[in-house]
Parts: sequence; C-alpha cells; structure tokens
Amino acid sequence: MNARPSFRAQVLQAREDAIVDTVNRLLADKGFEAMTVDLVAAEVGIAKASLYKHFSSKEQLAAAAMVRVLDRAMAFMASPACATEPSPIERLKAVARWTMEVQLAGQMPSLPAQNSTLRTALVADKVYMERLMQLSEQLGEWIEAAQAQGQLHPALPAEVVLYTLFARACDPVLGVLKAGGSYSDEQIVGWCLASCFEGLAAHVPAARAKPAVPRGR
Amino acid sequence: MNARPSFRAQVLQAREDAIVDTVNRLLADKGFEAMTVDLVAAEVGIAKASLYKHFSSKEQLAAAAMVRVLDRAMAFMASPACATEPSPIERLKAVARWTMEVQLAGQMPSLPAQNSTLRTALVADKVYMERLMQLSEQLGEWIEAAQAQGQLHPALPAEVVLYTLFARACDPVLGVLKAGGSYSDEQIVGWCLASCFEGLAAHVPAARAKPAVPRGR
DNA sequence: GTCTATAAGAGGATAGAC
DNA sequence: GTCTATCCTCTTATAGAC
Repeated sequence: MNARPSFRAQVLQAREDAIVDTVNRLLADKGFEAMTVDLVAAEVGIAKASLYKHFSSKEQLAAAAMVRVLDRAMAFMASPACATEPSPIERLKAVARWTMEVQLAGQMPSLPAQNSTLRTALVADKVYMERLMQLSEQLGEWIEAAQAQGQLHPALPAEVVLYTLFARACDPVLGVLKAGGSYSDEQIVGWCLASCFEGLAAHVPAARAKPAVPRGR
Repeated sequence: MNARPSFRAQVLQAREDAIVDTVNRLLADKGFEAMTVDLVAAEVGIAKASLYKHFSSKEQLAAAAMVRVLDRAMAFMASPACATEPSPIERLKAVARWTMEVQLAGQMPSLPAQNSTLRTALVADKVYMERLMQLSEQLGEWIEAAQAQGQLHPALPAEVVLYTLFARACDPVLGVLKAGGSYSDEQIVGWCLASCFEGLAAHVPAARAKPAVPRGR
C-alpha cells in the first residue's frame, strides 16, 4: 500500500525500459516484420517466455516503442530548444529537424503502414492512440498559427501539412543518403529540411520578397 | 528456328504478363511481406508450382513487377504528354504527377527498403538494375538541365533531388489522404505535388518574383 | 516472473506424376 | 508446364516446472 513504487516494481520497470529500448532500435534498423521476438529476447538477455509476461504480443511491443517515441517528441516540443523558437513555423521546423536527427541516429521506429494486424492492434491501443492524438493536436495548433501568420503554403490544408510532417519523420531519403556515405548527418538533415519546407523548385522566400528591392545592380 | 515467336511462346508470355499484373497489384495494396506466393497463384488461377516454373522465387516476382513499372515510367517520359513540356522542371513535375496518379490508382508496387533478402535479390538482378540506372540517368539529365536554368533549389544536390522524386512516388501521404475519403484524387495529387516542389512554407515562386511589380497601391 | 521445451501454423519452395 | 501433395524452415505464442 505504499504510494512509492517498491524496489521490486522499479526493477521490473527498468527491465521493461530495456525491452522497449531494444525493440525501438530493432524497429529502426530492421523494421517490424524482420524483427523477431526471439531476437528481441536474445538482445535483452531474457527468455522469450519472459517477454510475453511483459507484453502480450509482438504488436504490443511495437506499440510500446511508438508510445515512447511519441512521448519523446512531445517532450522535445515542450522543451526550451523548441518552445523558444520565435514563430510557429520555426517550431514546426524544429520538430521536423528533431525527427530527422532521431532517424539518422537509428532511433526512429518506423512501422509499415500496410500491415493490417499491426494497424488493428495500434488503433485498439488506448495509450498509443491517446498519445498520437495529443501530439497531433499540439502540432495542429502550431500549423494553424503558422497559417494565420501566412507562414505556410496557402494552398495546403492543415491536414496535409500534418501528415506530411509525420511522413518526413520516416522519409527513406535520409537513409539512402546516409547509406551513400558521402555526406554528414548535418548536410543530410539540412537538405531534407529544405526540400520539405522550401520545396525542390527554386523560389524566393516570402520573408525576403520585398517589392521595394531595386531592380538590376 | 522461326524468328517470329511461336503461338505457344505467345501464350506463355501472356501468362507471365498476367502473373506480373497480379503481383503488381498485390504489391501495391498489401506490400511485399504480406503478399504470399499462394495468394498470387490463387489470383492468377494457376498452381503455386506452376508459378515457380516462371519465376524462381518470390523476390524475382517482385523484381519483375518493378521492371515493368520502371518501363512504364520511361515510356511516359518519352511520350508527348511529358516530353512536350516546355522546361526541364515541368518535365520533372509531370513525372512526379504520373507516379502519384499511378500510386492512387493502386498500381504502384512499393517495396520495403529494409528487407535485406529482397535488396540482395534486386541488386543482383541485371535487368532490374539496368532499368533503374537507365531511368535514373534520364531523370538526372533533366535535373541537371533544370539546375542549369535555375529552376531548382540552389542548395540541393542533384542526387538529393533524384532520391526525393523516387521517394515521393511511394509517399504514404497520398494513401492516408485517400483513406480519409474527404478529397478527390486530383486534389490529393495537387497538394502533394505542391508540397514536393514548392514546399510546406509560404514563398513567392521564382518565375513570378519580378522586381518590376509596383509596390502596394 | 523466469526458465526450457514445445505446440501450432504460416509460408516459401520442391517432388514427381501427367 | 501444369497439377497435387508434401517438405521444411521460421516464427509467434504457450505449457508447465521452479
């Protein structure tokens, strides 16, 4: 009846953290289908049956990893590193940059959108869905604020911007560029951020489109 | 010894086409892992063992589907619909639009980048690699031409532009928006094209950034 | 809750008759 | 080349002792 978690409970919590850590890493570099429960157990250093005492299925393992990365994203968004950005669009860029850095660090669990058993398990997972909606709403607020200030492409609905940001968090372009070995992580993130927010085509940024600039030289 | 294909050979060719058609469709809406060879055989209407007389493995089935879509892409690029576009960047946009339309039509086979046995089989497949390089070179020429004319973002290397175009051909954003059911295919393609080439952020297109425009009123 | 051992089933690939 | 029947491996999940 102690409100403080018992020593035993803390040990179990630590073990679950270790499991989720491993799942997170394996999901990031092998993907859901190639990640076997046997491998997770082996890397954690426990028996597979013990894993199933903590998580009832492979899908629940993936859900736990997703919940943790969503929590980390929200923690970043609330941190000074992001929240002190002056304008909404700068905050959105900061989040996108963060997701790309996490991905390049091999810590972004990305799940296949097509796997139906996984999707079913995820939408049925209350904790996961709650976190996902929390994050979406926070981002949605920033997106609408940015739209109100004319910082976003006027033709794009907020929904499209939101989904695009989620998609860029697991954009395969980063992995391909990193696999090429020719560029630094910083360069890769910079380019992907630029292509995401400024597009592939040439243009003049809105903030610098001053009609008062004198022509010629 | 007849140069013209025999009737028998034509029948076999037609059967292989039917197989690749089915594989293409299944890859588009279930993905590689969820596509079972049993299902392919069932949908084609032949026995699984017969499938293996045509293609030696599941990976070869996927490779055949990819070769066909690469061929179709190159056929589109050579067609008047694309080749008559006035500038290189318009041609690039036309290709991107085409890939997005194919994806929304459920005909874009997209393979997981992480599956190692599949990757190994693909890079070992001479026909696939040849087609992939052909397509990349054609696109590379257009990209460099567009760069030379100042139509592309000056900070982005050609390689980054190329990979981004490939990635947008299987951008999950289109599927999510379509699944939402609120928008027409045309709207979805328009938005994804805009976010790809013009970016999420507000800006003034280069072509319209005429310093001669009179200020305010 | 942790272990060893095993059930249960899916799925890729093949044998061998025709 | 097509079929039926089968093999065999891999993987998720559980039984049951401690």
